[in-house]
Amino acid sequence: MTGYVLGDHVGFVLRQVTQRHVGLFTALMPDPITPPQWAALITLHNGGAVAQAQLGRLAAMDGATVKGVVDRLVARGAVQTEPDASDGRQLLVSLTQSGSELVARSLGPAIAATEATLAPLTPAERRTLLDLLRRLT
Amino acid sequence: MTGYVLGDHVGFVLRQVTQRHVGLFTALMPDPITPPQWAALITLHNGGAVAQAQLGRLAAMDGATVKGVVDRLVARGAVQTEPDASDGRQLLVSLTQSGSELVARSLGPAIAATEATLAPLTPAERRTLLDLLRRLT
DNA sequence: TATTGTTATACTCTATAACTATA
DNA sequence: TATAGTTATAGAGTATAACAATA
Repeated sequence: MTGYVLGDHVGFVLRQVTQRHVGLFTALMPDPITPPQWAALITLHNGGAVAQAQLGRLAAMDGATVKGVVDRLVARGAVQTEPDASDGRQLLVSLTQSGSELVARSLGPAIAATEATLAPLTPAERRTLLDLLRRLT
Repeated sequence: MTGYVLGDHVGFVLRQVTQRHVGLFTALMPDPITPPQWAALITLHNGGAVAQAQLGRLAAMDGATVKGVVDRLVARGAVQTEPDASDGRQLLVSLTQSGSELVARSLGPAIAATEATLAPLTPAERRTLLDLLRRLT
């Protein structure tokens, strides 16, 4: 007996809550979109075309991760890339028409996934949880 | 403008907090052990030999995931497996001597990783956060 | 037969390191 | 030198299907 109880450690509980949330998100979204893919799509929807590395910073993905996510979204026809004429290092990423339509029909379900995840909590508790989590980023 | 702000949605913030926690965990642990591997090791340390599927339930992993984690821990020499003589379907998993030593020297750092992750919060806030998160599992 | 557990396969996300190209 | 992007490698999580053993 070590006294080390998994459920008392934030890392383990974070993983469990993430498992539940991803399950709800997957079930509710109308297209087979993952949470990181959705973060990229909504960032492009709100901010227009951005360089791939900047997209990664805004959506909390490092270079290798955002590359894979963008590649899969390009293969799906949701985003497109083009070199930045004013900076040869940058690759501009933007939504296609199909990607814009995907975002439009996914906004409601994405909000519903957040609501379903937080369903066990009161509105005040949800605000407290978000405030505390944001201080740990 | 959609009004959909990533930082207001629990899934996105959970992903960011998990990123930070895993970074701290990786930096502090003395061996290259991941959080799921640690969950398996501490479960075996506290509970002794258990069937692989039961280990998965206790450490929050499904059958396919726990198989991969156990395989990597066997390759590392930290755990061993043997058929259960009383139930031919089950594969008993247990710590090796080397695995027990690994757990012994990792307990302090694992606690330090939790402490470092929660460092921005007061003790009362930490209890609140854990309570709220546990209600979302 | 129905249930439980294990195995195999495939896809996605994450991170690090090494490398190339451009500013 | 610093930044952007690509590639390779590794581990983890998830889902599905197929298989074996037991009740």
